[in-house]
Order: sequence, then C-alpha cells, then structure tokens
Amino acid sequence: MTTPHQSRADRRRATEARILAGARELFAERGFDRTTIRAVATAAGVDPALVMQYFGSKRELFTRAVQAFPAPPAPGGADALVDQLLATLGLKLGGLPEGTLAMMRSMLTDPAAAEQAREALGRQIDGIGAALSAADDPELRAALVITTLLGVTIGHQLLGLPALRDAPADRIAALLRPAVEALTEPGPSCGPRRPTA
Amino acid sequence: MTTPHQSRADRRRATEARILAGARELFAERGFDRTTIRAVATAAGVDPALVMQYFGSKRELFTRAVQAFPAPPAPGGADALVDQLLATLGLKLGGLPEGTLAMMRSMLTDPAAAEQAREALGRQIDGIGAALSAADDPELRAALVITTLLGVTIGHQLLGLPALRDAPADRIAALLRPAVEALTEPGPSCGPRRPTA
DNA sequence: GTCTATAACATGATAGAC
DNA sequence: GTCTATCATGTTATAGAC
Repeated sequence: MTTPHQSRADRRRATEARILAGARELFAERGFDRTTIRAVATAAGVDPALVMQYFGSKRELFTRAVQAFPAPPAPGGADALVDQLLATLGLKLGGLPEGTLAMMRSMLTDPAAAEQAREALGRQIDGIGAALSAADDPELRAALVITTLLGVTIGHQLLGLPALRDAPADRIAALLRPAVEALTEPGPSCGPRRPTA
Repeated sequence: MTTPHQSRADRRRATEARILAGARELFAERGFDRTTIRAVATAAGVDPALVMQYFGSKRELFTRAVQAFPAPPAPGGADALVDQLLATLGLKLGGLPEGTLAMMRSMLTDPAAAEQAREALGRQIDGIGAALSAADDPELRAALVITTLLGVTIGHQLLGLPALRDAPADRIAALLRPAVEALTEPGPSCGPRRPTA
C-alpha cells in the first residue's frame, strides 16, 4: 500500500492540503475562535503539533486557508453591473466558497479577519464605484449595494432566516433587482411617482 | 463618605448593575468569545468569582446584559413603514444600544446569540410582513428589507467601512429610501426600462 | 448566613525538548 | 514529527469576612 513514487515533498504537500481543507471547513462552520487546532488536526488525521509546525500559528493557518472575497467585478457598464451582481448573489445563495463563509463568520469578532474583510469589500466597492461614476456619490452608492448584498447573504447563509432559506434564489434575485437598480441609478428612479415635476 | 442608609441588598444591586454595564460594553466591543469573565470583573472592580456567583455562567451574564433587538415597528400603513424604518436606521447609524451591538457582533459565531437574533429578526420580519400584506411574498420582502438594513448597519457600525463611515446619516437614508421602497412595492417599480412588453 | 476571595481542575494555544 | 511544559481561560469547590 506504499506509494514509492511519492516523494517526501509530495506527501508533505498532501498533508498540508488535508489540513487546509479541514481548517477551511471548520473555520466556515464555527469561526476563528471556536475552531481549535486540535479539531483541525483530528479532521486531517495528524498530530496537533504538526499543524503548528507547518503553519506557525492559528492566525497564519486561517489566512492561508481562507481565500479573500471574490475579486471585484470586471469593469463594465452600469447595466451589466446589476446583472453581474445579482448573478454572483445567485451563486452566493447557492454555494458560496467555504473560505468566504469563514471570513464572513469571523469578521465581526476577529480584528484581523475584520481588516481583511474591510480591504476586500473596499476593493469591491471601488470597482463598483468606478462603474457608477455617472451618478452622484458613486462610492457611497457602491458601498450601499455591497452591504445590502452582504446583509442578505448573512441572513440567508449564516443566520438561516427561515423567510430567506425557504425562498428560491431566483425569486430573491428578482425582488432584489429593482432595489439594487434604485441604488445605482441617479436621482428619483421612477417616473410614475413624480411626472417630471 | 459612607452611605448608612444603603442596605446590603442595595449594594448588591449596585454591584450587579456595574457588572452588567461592563459586560454589555465588552460584549459589544469584542463579542461573546473574546470577552472574559476576568475582564468583566476588572471593569466592574470586583472579583471574577463574584461574577459567576451572581450570574451562574458567562452565557447567563450575556443574556442578562444584552437586550434583544428593538421591538417590531408599530403596525401602520406601508408608506409610514418606510419612514419608520429609515428613521430607526438613522438612529442605528448614530448610537445603536450597546446590547444590540453585542448581539450583532456575536450572532455569527455564538449559536445561542444566533438563535436569539433569528427570533428577534423574525419578529421584526413578521411585523413588517403584516404591513406589506398587499404585495406578493410579503414575508420575503420584509426579510429582504430587514437584512438590507442589517447589512448596512454591520458595514457601518461593526466593520467601519470608510465609504459608509464618512457619509452623513441622512445622506445614507436618502439614498436607501428608493431601494427600500422598491422592495416594499409590488410589481415592476419602474416603467422606463421595459415599456409594458 | 450571606457576601467575597482563594484554590483547584479542565481545555486550548503555543514553545521548546526529544 | 511527537511529547511535554507553560500560560490563559471558564468553571467548580472551598475557605474566609462580615
């Protein structure tokens, strides 16, 4: 049952990968504080001290295991932007990457995760803000769009609010679309309410 | 400087109040896990064991110190509802009660806090859903409104996103208003995009 | 007797010995 | 790579002060 063609370096890489996978899952489920090195080691089938040997600290393990938020959206028109955002939300309501879940779950209680989240969300906000440069206060609008989607994602994925959990993702996206458009469009978004003045 | 008319029960109440105040502040700043009984005791100027004696457990202390989310909005028309929600948001962006902050900060990592948050948010959603019964999917719409405001509040108060932190509260409310209205109004809210077909 | 402080025990992160 | 030691923490049990 030995694998003679697997070098020591290969085995080390495989062990590292197992540790990272287990850590990602546990960090996503329980957050930074509640995840113990022992639990990660058990999940990976190794000795707890080995985890420390490989990664130096729990914090380093977290950083390595957790991928930052998805990259900012490709620059494009403001119209395509809304479609793109809602599409990623659709994904979010389905299967968000475990690393992103881990980050979101830890960002309110762990200062380092909070800093990473601030930076990642800031990049997204900047990207969206650039696409909204036609409107007034593009950055603020972008921040509101992002935090809105963040709130819905938290309510759905992390808190499991029944009202959201039981709704189909496309229905949520459909209801959210006009709201996001209202945030990205300058001035009073709807004509019918005030007929040109 | 002694207060001869202060009975033992009075002194006990005062000590309890000091402990609760310190706990509320620390829970709001650091969340449940990162707040230690020892730190609470130091903040209140008492012995750590006394805190346990008074409250039995850290969890009980948290429950006693943290007030639930604000009560659901008074039932009213859907129009008044939006005003009311944005008004509370205005408050939220200013000074949210420390207990609410503590709850929000802990709800992603502490299962008990998550359950409390689910219940409190569920009550708010039910209240708003009742006011939206004219529209389709009133509960889902209500949930999206609540999670939207939750996301903005988290981004502003707990994460401190610069784009939100630097914006005046009334400007945020003004930009958010059409978005919330789009969530509460039935049907396609804007004509210009697709002229009836 | 009730309030407060001290000590003891279990678990977790981390560092150094082997 | 594994084992042991150290420190911080939550919690329980115990002893002292009023």
